[in-house]
Amino acid sequence: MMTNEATGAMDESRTEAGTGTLGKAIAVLEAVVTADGPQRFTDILARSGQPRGTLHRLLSHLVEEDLLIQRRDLSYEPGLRLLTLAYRSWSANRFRDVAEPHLQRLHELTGETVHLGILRETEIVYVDKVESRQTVRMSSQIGKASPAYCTGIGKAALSLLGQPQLERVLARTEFHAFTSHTHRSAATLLAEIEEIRRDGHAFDREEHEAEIRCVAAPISIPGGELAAGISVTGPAYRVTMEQLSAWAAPVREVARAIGEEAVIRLGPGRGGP
Amino acid sequence: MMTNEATGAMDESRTEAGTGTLGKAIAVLEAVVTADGPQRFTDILARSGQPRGTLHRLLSHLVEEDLLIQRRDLSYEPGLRLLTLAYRSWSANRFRDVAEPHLQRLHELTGETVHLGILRETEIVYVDKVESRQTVRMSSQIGKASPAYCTGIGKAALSLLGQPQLERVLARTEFHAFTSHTHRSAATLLAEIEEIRRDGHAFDREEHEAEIRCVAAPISIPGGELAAGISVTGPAYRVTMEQLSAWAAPVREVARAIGEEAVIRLGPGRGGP
DNA sequence: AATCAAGTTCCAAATAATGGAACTATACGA
DNA sequence: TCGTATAGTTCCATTATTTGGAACTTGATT
Repeated sequence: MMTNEATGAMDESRTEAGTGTLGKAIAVLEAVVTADGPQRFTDILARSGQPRGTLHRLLSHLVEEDLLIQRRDLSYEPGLRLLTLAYRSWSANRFRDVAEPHLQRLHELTGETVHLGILRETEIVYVDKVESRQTVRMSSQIGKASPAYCTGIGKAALSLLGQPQLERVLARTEFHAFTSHTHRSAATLLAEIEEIRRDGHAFDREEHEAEIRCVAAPISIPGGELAAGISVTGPAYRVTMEQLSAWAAPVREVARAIGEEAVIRLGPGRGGP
Repeated sequence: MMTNEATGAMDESRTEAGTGTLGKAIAVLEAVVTADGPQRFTDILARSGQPRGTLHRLLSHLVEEDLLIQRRDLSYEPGLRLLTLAYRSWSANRFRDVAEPHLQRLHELTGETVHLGILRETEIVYVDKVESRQTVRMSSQIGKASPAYCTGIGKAALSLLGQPQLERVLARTEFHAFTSHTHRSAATLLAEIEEIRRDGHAFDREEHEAEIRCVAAPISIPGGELAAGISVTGPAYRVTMEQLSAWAAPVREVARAIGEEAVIRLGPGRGGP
């Protein structure tokens, strides 16, 4: 018989080894943080692929920094330092700060959930959210990453990229069929991105989650060369495609307003090359 | 004349240099994350106290890991990786998961804001929060750290520590007088902690913020040797000390229930020495 | 008591970090 | 326009840390 959770963890995707000393440490940290329960030394050994001696030292350092906690039964869990660091970086995020009242405004107009997300590699990271009734909890999605190719904000953000950069991202994208509407290859996605560039807005037609639709518009963040976007999301039974189409114009308008205010308040950074 | 923000940053508290390679990297990360705006190389140089060459390399590594972003104008900002890591560690936090329905229950009983916090060194880190009307935003406090000596949960958690451990924490505490009710030295605090140990609950009598009171009770987290607590908080005009005293019993009861369920569901870890 | 698995420690070789100083690029002022 | 100050970057010999296989300790199980 094997250990309680070891059997299930055997074939899980290994966290790819980061380069450099810091990279390795963060990779190990991520391996522990992305696992669902406390991880024993052997679990992490399998997930991280590091040699025993090396891993042991890395873990001690992470514990020393309170990025991990070691329990009395020797298993490792995320420490509190991560939460504190994230709190500070989130609450001091100037772009989010600029966007917030606009998101509020859009929520009041539509009555549905409004998201703000930033593109990071092939994923969209949700940075803020406004909704009326907190179904689960308000913050439950902040920091969450979803694939870009099957979400409204993701596709909107992708539409901001130059063609070579876009193709590089799509080459690294794995097209997982979440629903029957999910894009299955780069070909159809590229065609849709053409449309998004023309229209200035993107739809998620139940591509990531069944019964969930949204309309989104892109925003480029000045100074950081970042691609972002906002969306209005709702359940399919309540939000028809006609409704979403009607919201497209205000969503574009709010996105434009955020972008404009961001340029003024955050500065465009030094110009191009 | 000096740089825009350099003058103000000169006398700011320097992030104390972490030990080891990872420690230094995280210390630099923290220096950037705790600053309020984008930090230029020279700003970080002053804040971190690292030599130029070393700092430059550390920053490149942090940018490589997407823990920091470098803007086009060369200044540094927190990257998205931190938020994603924190999201995962928060949403997978089993203790929070156990506590959540209990917090909800306590909120329904009192109608006021309920907090869950964990002691970390001399500070309380807020890990969860339940409130009805999101005045600012629900998640705005998650990950926030406040001094233990002047908050309800903080004092409750301190009361769980053994005397030598407690004295070590207090020795490192700086007693800042936030209001006229704030403890000014370890002496009065120690006396109050005696009472808290006896009563099983703690009050914050406008010690951290004026016009804000709370009643709290301690919980010890099994397996991790952590001290935690919950509290019910409200504005002084609405929540009298009599009201708080009346809530003390239910707060203790909910804390007990969380602790009990945590032992069952999370396991006590291997026993003491 | 013997066996096995999990976790920890050890240490010489390989690698990365260190940090002062020289260098380059950009902004500023005359 | 040309110097001059300031900010940011690169260099490299020295020093410290990391590396990782293997031996060792611990503690549970039979």
